[in-house]
Amino acid sequence: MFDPVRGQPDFPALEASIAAWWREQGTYEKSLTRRRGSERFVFFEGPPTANGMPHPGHCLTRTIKDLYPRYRTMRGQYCERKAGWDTHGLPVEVEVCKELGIHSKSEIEAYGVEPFIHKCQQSVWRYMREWETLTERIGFWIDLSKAYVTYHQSYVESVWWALAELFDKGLLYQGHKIVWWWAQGGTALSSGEVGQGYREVADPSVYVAFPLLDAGGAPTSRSLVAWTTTPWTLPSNQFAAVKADLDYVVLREPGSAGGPEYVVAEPLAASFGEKLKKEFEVVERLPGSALVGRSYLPPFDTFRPAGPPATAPLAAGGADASAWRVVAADFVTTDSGTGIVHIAPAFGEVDYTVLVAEQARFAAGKGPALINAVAPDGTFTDAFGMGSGRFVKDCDRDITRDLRARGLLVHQEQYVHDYPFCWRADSDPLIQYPRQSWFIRTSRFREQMLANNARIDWLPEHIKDGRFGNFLETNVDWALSRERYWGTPLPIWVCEQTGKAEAIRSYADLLAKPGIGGTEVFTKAKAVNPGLSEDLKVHKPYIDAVTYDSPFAPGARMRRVTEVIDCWFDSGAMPFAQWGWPHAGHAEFEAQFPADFISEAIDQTRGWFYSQLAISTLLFGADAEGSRPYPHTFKTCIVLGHMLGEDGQKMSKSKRNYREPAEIFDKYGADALRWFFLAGQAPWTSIRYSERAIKESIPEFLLRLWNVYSFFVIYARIDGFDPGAMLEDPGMLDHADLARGRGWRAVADRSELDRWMLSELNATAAAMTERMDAYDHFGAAQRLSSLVDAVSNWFVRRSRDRFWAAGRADGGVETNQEKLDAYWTLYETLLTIARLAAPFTPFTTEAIWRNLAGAAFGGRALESVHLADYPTGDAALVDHDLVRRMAVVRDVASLGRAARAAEKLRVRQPLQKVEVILADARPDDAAWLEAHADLVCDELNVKQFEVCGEPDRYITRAILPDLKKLGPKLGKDLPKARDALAKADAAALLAALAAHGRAEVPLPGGGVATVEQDDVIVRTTAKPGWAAAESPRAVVVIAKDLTPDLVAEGLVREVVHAIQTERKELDLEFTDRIDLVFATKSAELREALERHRDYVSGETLAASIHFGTPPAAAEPHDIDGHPLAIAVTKAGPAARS
RNA sequence: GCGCGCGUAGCUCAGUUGGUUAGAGCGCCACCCUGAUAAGGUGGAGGUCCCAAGUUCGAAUCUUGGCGCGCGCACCA
Repeated sequence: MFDPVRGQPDFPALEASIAAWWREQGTYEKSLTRRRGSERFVFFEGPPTANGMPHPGHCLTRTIKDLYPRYRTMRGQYCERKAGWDTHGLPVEVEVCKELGIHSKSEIEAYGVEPFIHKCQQSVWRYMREWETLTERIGFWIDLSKAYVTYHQSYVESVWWALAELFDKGLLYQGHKIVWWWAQGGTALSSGEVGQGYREVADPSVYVAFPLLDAGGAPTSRSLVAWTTTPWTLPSNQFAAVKADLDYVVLREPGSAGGPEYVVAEPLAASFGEKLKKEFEVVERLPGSALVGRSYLPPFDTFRPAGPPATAPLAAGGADASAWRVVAADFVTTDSGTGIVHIAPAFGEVDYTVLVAEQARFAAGKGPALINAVAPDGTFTDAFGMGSGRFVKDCDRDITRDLRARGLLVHQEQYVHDYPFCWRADSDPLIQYPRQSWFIRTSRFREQMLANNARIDWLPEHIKDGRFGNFLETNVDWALSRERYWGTPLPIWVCEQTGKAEAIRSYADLLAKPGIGGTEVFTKAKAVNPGLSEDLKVHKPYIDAVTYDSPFAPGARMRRVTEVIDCWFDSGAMPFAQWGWPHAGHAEFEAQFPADFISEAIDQTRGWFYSQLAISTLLFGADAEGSRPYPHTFKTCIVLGHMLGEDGQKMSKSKRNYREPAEIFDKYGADALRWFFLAGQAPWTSIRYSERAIKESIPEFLLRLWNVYSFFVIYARIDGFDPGAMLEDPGMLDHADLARGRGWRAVADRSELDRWMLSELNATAAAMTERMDAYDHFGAAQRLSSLVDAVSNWFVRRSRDRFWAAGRADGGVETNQEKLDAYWTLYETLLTIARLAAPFTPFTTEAIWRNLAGAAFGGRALESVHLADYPTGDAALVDHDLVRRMAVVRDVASLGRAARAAEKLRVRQPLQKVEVILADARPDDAAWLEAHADLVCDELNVKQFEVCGEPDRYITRAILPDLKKLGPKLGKDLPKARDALAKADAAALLAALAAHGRAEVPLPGGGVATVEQDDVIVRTTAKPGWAAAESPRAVVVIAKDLTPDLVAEGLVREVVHAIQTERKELDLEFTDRIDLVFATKSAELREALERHRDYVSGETLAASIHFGTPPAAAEPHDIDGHPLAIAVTKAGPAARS
């Protein structure tokens, strides 16, 4: 027998008990065991970092990540879910630095790399418990016990293998490049990291004069004007660039002959004058090519000796000034500035290319060396005395002040633009800086990455060619190395003598090297501190101590380079590194690659989505030995929108514009949150996280489902409907299994309502399966929601009489078969809905299942809904005609109510008749509808219902073209045809169509259009004067005239209503009988009550009804203008009707 | 600057290949039910589909150009 159900569920408490039960039962493991050997559904967990608190956005990803594996498991696939944690990198180091109150690398070195690394390793797990709690609380089924961890030795060794492969193929190289440099942190960042740190700032924007030199090397009064937003790069100026085929002008203030002259690009001359608020006259006009080769005086003499420009020999013979000379460059534009570009090769990528090109012009070794007045820590070196030892950006003001004092500052303003800051230390601006760095040659694989991408199923689709495709198109080599401490060490050992390098694939490979030494450093540390994790032996500083004999030079040693790698490479290697592949886990890797499904938020386009695709394409792509077919590493990816706070702004802790997930769980429960995410909006829209919206998602689905379930259990217990006693072997509790139940009748034998319910149920299951297979959970959720609405607001509502009828529902001698049918139908419906909804709201559905299947069968049935098969719908049980007709009935009922409301005739007032005119019904629908008159009468409280025989009394018909059909046929004649149809005699036309299936309509401008029956739509409109309501499907007309009999009945129903209210106020049990005393001065009301005495006593369980003088306490009422005093008192013993 | 997405009722959002009366939930107003009851149901009001031009017989939907919001990219010197 079913357990009793609380009418008011406490979802959070319920969920806690379900979660505990899953844990005790090992339900997740059972769901896997059950599917072992089946086709796999491969899911990859993008590793979150556990050293930050989880927030609502993580709840969304975890919900989506849970939904599809659950669904696929129920569909019969085997879906392992291995958790993972991202543990390396800057986020961890920065967190530890904050804790230690330090910032710079020198401070870390002073603290000691070894203890620093220990701190990092501990810090990784700082919020572990919060993450585990969240994961379980939201019902994300994933195996945390076997989680992969990026700092574990086996993981690091897999990454080493990947890097060694790339190194051996020449795809991992060391380059001298201009990189985005985090000076305070002393490391370069990848473009992905840089991109995360852009912020709008106002920088100084300065226009600086570079005086041109005359032939003798002396400054003239004519100056180039260069523009920069980074004044601190001026001391390192090396060239000025112009566009050769662009026109330049020399400007001078009128009447100031001999005064300063400025050279700017002609198209920018006007805006230049406006900025300076000065009128200039053009002294001379010359092409950029005429400027090329001229020498100028740099703004600072940091690196320039006094006197004429120094020259150096050119490769092609002759000599040229080696620096501070005008060069031609194509990248010069007239978008902004002056058309003359200040070139500081140390601090810009294009600037650097200018230097490289110049160096090539000069004789070998004689070309210009890189000028750089800035140290790696971001401070000026002693070469630039004014700023020596100070952070360069802090010197901008002093530099401009100095330029102004020397008359070189032509103009200054503020320039607002986006500038990158360190993504973890957001007050540190990044600078471009020349640096030796390790790169992966990804740009060479652009086409292959695009080919791989083309095969991926992206949701939403536009990601493929939009954001992600664009990102791949503009691919640059991956700046891999980090001059930091806590990360996967770059497994490259270099010969101290020859500089030749080799890559190491595993720790065992390393130990096998000849003359290995230094491993004792870790052993000793471990002896001192036995708790030291073995995994740290592949980390700094221990790994740095390991050296071996060089194969390149006798007697020399091989030492590891100092760098660690970008932690995004770690996560991108996860598809194989999670198994320790290729050193271990062959079977697992082969079975679990590539992923069928992954999902993360949109910020991962250049994070995890990219790192997986890049690594995989390089290692396993078309060019690779043993290449694998695209797509890999994932086939389908749902890209989630970013979550916004309550105010529609970005979520931010400081603004407190969102509720902590824990609060939501405690107040509303995880299923409420999940339903809000899954059914609220398409997953890729940016979701507004709103407590109110979460709360409101409960009644719409969870509570409605629960109420039906609770209704079912209450009456099943009363009527003895106990499937456990009626069905020996529950099987899967499918339709076919239930058919073995005692008293079960074939659907064809059941009432129409039952057949309708099962039709809707099976049609919905089929539609949901189709949606879910297409990864459209939003569409599926909408179907599910309207199914639950159909059960609650039509099936249960229309079946109440059967549930409350006399007789039992246990299949025994006292059984009322109609009632039993209703129970079997609702039981099957609820069981099926529980399964359909299980992936969406796993807790509530489990609670329902455990009672309907679990308690009912005392353990003989499947213990968990998540072990069941997902219902895919049985087409044989779907009666499409019935579904359509029932929709018409519901429409008619709704129109009837609308017509009543318009006439202010409340439903309690019985009416004589309602008539319906169907707009475009199939012929037999009308007959069907008339056969269901009692249903309509009941819903609308009328005596009589019919499909109108003479519709012309009530309505006019208009014939409209079916534009979708006639449009293509008639084209430009369509408006004429529409006019013609509007003017035509509708009745005659309809008759012609009915008779011949087609009709000819003369067009206004001449000509004739042939119209077939299917080309037109008939619209019916109620004529004025009738109480009617219309929809596209039907017009409903109600008889608004009231006879005295009807009025009397209406009065009586008002009285019954008053009595029922009174019963409720007296807190009577619904089986309590009452005694009634009425007193009224209205003869009409008294007569009505007398006449309908039986009805009153039946409805209110009145044992006696008297007229007379009621006790003083009797409630006075006004019944439609008739005074009435009613006394209600409790009568004899209870008895259910 | 370039690119991507979004802009529909007071609020949060749907709207399937262009088609006749643009939908839902919440809120609001009115009503119903009182044997799922601190629930439930029905009806109603409420919309220049951001603006403009274009394509088309027909545009919320397609094109172009604006405006606003969000995000991404980076040769912003």
